[in-house]
Amino acid sequence: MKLATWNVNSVRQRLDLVLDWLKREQPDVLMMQEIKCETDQFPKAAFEDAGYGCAVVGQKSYNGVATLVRGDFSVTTDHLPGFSDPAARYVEVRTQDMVLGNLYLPNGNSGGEQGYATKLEFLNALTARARLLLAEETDFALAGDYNICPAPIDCAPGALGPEDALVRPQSRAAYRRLLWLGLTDALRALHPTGAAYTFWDYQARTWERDCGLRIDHMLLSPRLAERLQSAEPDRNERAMPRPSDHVPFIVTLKDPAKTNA
DNA sequence: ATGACCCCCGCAGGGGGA
Repeated sequence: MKLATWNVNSVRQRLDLVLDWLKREQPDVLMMQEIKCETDQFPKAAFEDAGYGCAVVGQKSYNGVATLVRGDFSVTTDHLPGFSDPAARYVEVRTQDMVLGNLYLPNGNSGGEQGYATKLEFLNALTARARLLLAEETDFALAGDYNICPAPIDCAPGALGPEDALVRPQSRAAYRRLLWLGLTDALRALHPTGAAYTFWDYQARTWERDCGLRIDHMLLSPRLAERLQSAEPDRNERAMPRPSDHVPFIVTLKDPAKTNA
């Protein structure tokens, strides 16, 4: 099974790029963030023609998430329970006996201290969601743009200042609290060391200098983690004409193990 | 140099992003 997450930075600007990528990569699921359109403006027909069903939570101008799924699925929630902000930042589906949460965390650098507090509130609600799914023994993945560099290796030297909301100790501690529940960071499970950036700012030629960040992540519940086969950012997409500033992050899982009881 | 990129709305330039 092939799962991907991609902050596309406007699905309407990136439609042809995403369709080409889907045709080439053939994922079973693509979780997109920052679609930047209202739900009824989402180019649903184009994705359906490509063989995908769509779970869309949009809003005007900003934010917005959409999950593309091949085959049967249902939407389990169109918002993150326990997070009161109305921004379109979470959609969750059930497919192939697993729950897939698609999330776009607040950046936390705008809106002053309240803006940063909202980021931590989202992380608290996400942690509660993970705890609930673990208690139910549901297999699940939580994927998307976390807007957190979990460790120093995930931020290129000089890319961000020490006070930036993406690297602040409280942001990193909140990310670790998710892991401590028993979740697995798919990228680091297979690539414990080294840079694995998923984002390069449009400004200051950061792509040419490989001055990037790892901020797009997929966390796996225990049984899914046992099936983990590969986890790779698709750097090719950053070199395309008119790219998103984020690249797709692709995770493949082995088929569920046959019962050997 | 109040620079520099890109997208949004909507028609000028301000907000947001990371």
